[in-house]
Amino acid sequence: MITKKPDSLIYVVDDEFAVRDSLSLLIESTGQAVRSFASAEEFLDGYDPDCPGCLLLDVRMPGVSGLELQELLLNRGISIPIIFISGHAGIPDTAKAFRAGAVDFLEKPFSDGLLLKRVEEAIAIDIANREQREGQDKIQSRLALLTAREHEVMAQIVGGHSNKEVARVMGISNRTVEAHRSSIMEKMQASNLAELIMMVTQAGILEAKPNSGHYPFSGGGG
Amino acid sequence: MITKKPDSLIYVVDDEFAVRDSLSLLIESTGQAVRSFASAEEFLDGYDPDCPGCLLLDVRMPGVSGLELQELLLNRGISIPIIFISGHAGIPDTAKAFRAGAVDFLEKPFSDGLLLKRVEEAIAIDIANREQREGQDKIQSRLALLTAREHEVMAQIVGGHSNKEVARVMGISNRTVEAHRSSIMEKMQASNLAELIMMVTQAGILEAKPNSGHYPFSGGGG
DNA sequence: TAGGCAATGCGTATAAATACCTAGCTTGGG
DNA sequence: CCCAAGCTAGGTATTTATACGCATTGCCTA
Repeated sequence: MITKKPDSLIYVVDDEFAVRDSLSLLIESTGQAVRSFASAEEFLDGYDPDCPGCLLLDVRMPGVSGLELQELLLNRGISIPIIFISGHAGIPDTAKAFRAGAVDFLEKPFSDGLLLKRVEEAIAIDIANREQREGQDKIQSRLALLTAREHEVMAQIVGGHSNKEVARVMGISNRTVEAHRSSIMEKMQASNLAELIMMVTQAGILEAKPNSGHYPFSGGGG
Repeated sequence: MITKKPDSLIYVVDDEFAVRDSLSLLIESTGQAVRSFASAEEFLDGYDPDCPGCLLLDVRMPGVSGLELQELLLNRGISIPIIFISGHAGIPDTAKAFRAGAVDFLEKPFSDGLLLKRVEEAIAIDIANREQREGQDKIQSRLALLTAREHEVMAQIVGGHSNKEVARVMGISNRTVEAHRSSIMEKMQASNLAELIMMVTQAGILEAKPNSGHYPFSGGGG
């Protein structure tokens, strides 16, 4: 094909054309693909959930503000890393953005180098998050194949109980537990107890911490 | 005893007496214990690592600033949740604070209710972090009991390999592997393969993400 | 130098898991 | 009404894991 799909996409959302234009030029100079939008609605329409990327988002915009878009994305389960950009924002907005998971908050004017560094960082975060979610989704789809009874048995097994114990607790025969266990291992595509436990643990983290999203950082570095 | 030890401690660090005083009074009115310090150095001296709590920290102070203290605490591995308080701070400082793991950043004047809410939140975070670290420390101390050979064997076992496979890969006898396995289970105080795997997984997370620290949040809520 | 510990190995025995097979019962859908 | 699917259970055989005890070698330390 002629127009090849980029491996990552930077979205720029700002109501001012001049800002979109200069940001686009800056980022495109590094060879990365950019898509610009003048409003939150346009972005939601043009967002490609299948491509890793990050979002450069203006805080103040007519209509849906940047912070409102952030909340909207959270509610929709869209977890693209957001770098806020603002000319004159206050501490409360900044704090709110960060507490809602923003990767960074840059005040204009900022250095080109800093922005590009943050963009790179954000994309790396998104890629890592996507990989993690991909693995979790695969496990979830396997878990969906299990029957209710198999779920019960699996919980016991992962909890460290032997077939005999499971049989006693559930009030069924040893053979029945073995049969369930066998189909569990097959459906989960686990060749070991170890693998099964790893899968359940990974999927369990998904359920326990739905929004840990970003932040594989250690320190400030800014 | 007469002076009972509080279950949590709020540290207030600000160079202005008036600020320390009003914050202390506000927090003490909820029945929580407070310790005030006029400088970063004083705080470092009076900090009790064994008691859960949080830190209300002024950004600008003569000598070591709030942000510098935050970095200092990070470097020393002290992970007390920090709520920054500032009269006139900029976005860059706010962003830096959050990126370094701050729980919140409040601009004066702020409502008493908001502060108290954040303090409660921060303490909950610290307690959760401490519980997690406690568990990990316990596992680490057990791992330290293992010999080098036992570590190798454990890695294989947790990786899902049977004793026979481990024996073949390591070039030793089946019986030797069994002996190692037995002492591993004993030293790790695991009664199951499942428990052993859980422990190693938990400890492994510790090594992989040393600074995920705070942030069990979902959204802004402020 | 003696004792302790780690690593290695063997024997024996029991317990548990796995891999095959078959089969009755129930429930929901074509 | 029958078939598919799920839950149940038994038989048999093999493979693994566990739990005892015992012995040798090498290294480090009291």
